[in-house]
Amino acid sequence: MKRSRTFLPILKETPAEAKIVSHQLMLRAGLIRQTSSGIYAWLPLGLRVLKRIEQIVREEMNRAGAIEMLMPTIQSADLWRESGRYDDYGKEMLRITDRHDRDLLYGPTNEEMITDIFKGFVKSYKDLPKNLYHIQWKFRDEIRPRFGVMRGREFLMKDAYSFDLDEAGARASYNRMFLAYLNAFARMGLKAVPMRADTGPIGGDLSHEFIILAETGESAVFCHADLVDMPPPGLDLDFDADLQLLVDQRTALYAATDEMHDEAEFAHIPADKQLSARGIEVGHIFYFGEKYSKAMNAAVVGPDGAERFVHMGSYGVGISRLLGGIIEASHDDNGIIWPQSVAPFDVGLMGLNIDKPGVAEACEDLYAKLQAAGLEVFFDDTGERPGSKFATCDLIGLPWRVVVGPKGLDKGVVELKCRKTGEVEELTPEAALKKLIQTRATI
RNA sequence: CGGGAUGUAGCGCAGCCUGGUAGCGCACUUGUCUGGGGGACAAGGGGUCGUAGGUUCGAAUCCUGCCAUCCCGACCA
Repeated sequence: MKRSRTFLPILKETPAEAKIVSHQLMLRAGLIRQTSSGIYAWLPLGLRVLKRIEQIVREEMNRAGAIEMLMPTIQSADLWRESGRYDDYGKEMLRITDRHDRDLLYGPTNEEMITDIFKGFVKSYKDLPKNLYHIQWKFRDEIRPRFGVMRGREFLMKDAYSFDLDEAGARASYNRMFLAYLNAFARMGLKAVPMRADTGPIGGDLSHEFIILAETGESAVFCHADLVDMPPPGLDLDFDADLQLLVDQRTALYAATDEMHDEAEFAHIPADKQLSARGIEVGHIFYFGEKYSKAMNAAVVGPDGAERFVHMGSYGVGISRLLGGIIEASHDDNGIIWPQSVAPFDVGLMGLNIDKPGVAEACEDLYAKLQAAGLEVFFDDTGERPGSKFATCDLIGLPWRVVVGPKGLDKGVVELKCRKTGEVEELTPEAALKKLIQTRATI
């Protein structure tokens, strides 16, 4: 993508309303634009990142055996009256009336709808287990939206719903999601710690929040320090195997959010391993048994011919929130530092003194070759001064930067800089191309 | 919803107290010089001062209502 052709509204100054660094950088780097309190337009650069995060989550869901579908944002109030949540959910739910005066709502979550769809088709234990998910916009009319996309009212969420014949099956489904989440977050360069969590209004008796540690996190969290650096299960995990042991390894050590915190238990951790910090919740998984299947009569016939309610779980990932979370975890004074797996572009290419002989040609040549190799390239082909181009490239956080200038060209080299380490190398254009192709292959 | 604050050009702000031609920096346009870390100079363009009333000869400025946005708290992917 050439900068001259895209839409990248960079801000030099920090908008006054943004208080935390991720929000400030998202506005400054032209990722989002607020349109109402807690509601954002996704600008081209932000959308690219959103799509990449979404795709990682999608791939890890699919790998774990979940099936993608898409449910609407608008739901009928009747469904929610069936589960009893229409009155329970309170003002957080945005209620709408259509032209026939029918009560509708903008979905804050989809348990009712998926249960309704499921029960219409699945009647036998032979069709179980099933895990259905979608990635769709949600609306929750938060009392106080804040921190940009971290607590917006409209947000993109992946929500998965599992259906099993019994509790043992449901726990196996739960375990698959538990481990798939760890893989997904790791692919985004995040260290997410699963923590025992309150089940909240959804109900049930088994729940974990996935927390990334950040000073600006909304909740206080307490855990054993070893959990932070525990490696993810890995993409070669066999999701058909019994995963209980792997889950147990990751739940044996103490980890809890403040509402579940037990000071006495925490005190048993060796003092040098007691980690008390703040965290951002990026995922939340629940097992809630028959809560919805009973209320909405979602039953299947078992092998013995007897009908029984299915056991369900739900599994959410805040896709749009993850942008904020990743930036909180990965930035410096100059701007965002995207992990390459979610970066809007793999590499920023710029020509200095672009009207000097050979510079524009060398840029175009490299631009074409990088793209032909499958890399996403942000080519700053504008007449901006060098300092301005450098600052922009740092701000938007592209993992690699290639600088083509007349001085280097005289020596037959271009400059390759790593955003994260700051390391600079002078390479021939061919060698730079080769190295960049390698980095793309390893993510 | 309780407490606190703010609305003046795309962004950041001054002006308001003490009413009298709406200003500064960045950004934008044009030109010249520049050209490896957010350039310099010159000349320009852009604002019903959130909104509706009120007071006044006269309101960005004083008063009242409303709206919007933000901060602290309780709630949440």
